[in-house]
Amino acid sequence: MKTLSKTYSKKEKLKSKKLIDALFTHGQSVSTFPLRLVYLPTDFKEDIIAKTSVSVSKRNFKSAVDRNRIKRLLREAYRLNKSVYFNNITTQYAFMILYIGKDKPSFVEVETKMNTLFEKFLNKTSKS
RNA sequence: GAAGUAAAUCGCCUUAUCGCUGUUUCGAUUUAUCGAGAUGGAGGAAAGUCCGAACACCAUAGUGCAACAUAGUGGUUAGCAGCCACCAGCCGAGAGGUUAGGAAAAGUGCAACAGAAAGUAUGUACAGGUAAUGCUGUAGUGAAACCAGGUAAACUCUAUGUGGUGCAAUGUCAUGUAAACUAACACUUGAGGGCUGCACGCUCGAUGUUAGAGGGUAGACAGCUAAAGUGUAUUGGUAACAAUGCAUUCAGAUAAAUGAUAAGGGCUCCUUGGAGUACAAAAUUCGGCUUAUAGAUUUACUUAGAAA
Repeated sequence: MKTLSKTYSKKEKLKSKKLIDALFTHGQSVSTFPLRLVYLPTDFKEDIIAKTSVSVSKRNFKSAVDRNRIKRLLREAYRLNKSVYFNNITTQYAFMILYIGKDKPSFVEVETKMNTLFEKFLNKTSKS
């Protein structure tokens, strides 16, 4: 298996509305405040491990600028660290990362939380 | 210089590493993907969605009523409720600011305080007059007292204008099994639907046969960015603006790109190190308006009082 690069291109984004609906109705979740990960094992035609999307509630952040900023931080933290998370995984997954906090975070906070979040996820999936 | 008035402009920068997205060139092959290079990638308000248009569809947009909008005069424009000039009212010492600035002799309504009373009222004092009576005058209140006036961001009247729905419009393609849709023919003369809030009017229309064809998949492509473009100069015009010449191509994403991190530098404030660096992110496209904005710059003009 080739090592994953630090890219996050169109293919790796979760886009289909159908899939997102399925994710929220059938998916399971783990959370580490202020993050929550919803996941569902899925089959893709493309040769990738995961399709991922991020979301920030409009209720907690009224300004579009703030929402954009947080989404970019989430994406960046995911992009830089996903090669670590997916080294030993063979199943394909759909992911949705939600930001459920109410304060604007810094990048370091997001990154450490993201790491603990995916550790939790790996523990949970390997047990079952 | 200080205080102010008006107009205009800018609204953080650089480097490194790792990324996102459009276009294009080259090279691979699995023929729609990958790799490499080049190059473009948020705003002055992109915002609110308040006006005006372009564009698309619905009867090429019908008639009447209702409803809504506008309101000094002239100009400007594709158009506007915008903008410019002038006049008038009001505010300011001034530079200037500001105004829903048509009509009160068509009618209805409303009116603080004062006052007996703002109209189906006539009190008090004095005077006059009568058979008798607010019958008449004066005083008093008030902006206004059977004589009218004020108010139309009150109804109303006048003049002018307005069809509806919005790019999730709309068109094409792929997939392709219906009772939904389309066309033709036949039969029903009318339940119901569409066109605007209502009425008229127009139109489709229950069933059967044949043919086409599809619900869903918020699939793909077009619409989608070269335009009432932008910059600049000259000419005309008090100005808004117009004409002409030259130069230039400047985001097109779609659960939605335009970034993240690190280092350094600007600028502002307190003091030797910190803090702050606003408001706010395209979503079919333009022209306006309104609102939010840390801070910085330029130009023109004014200065009564106070201080020097």
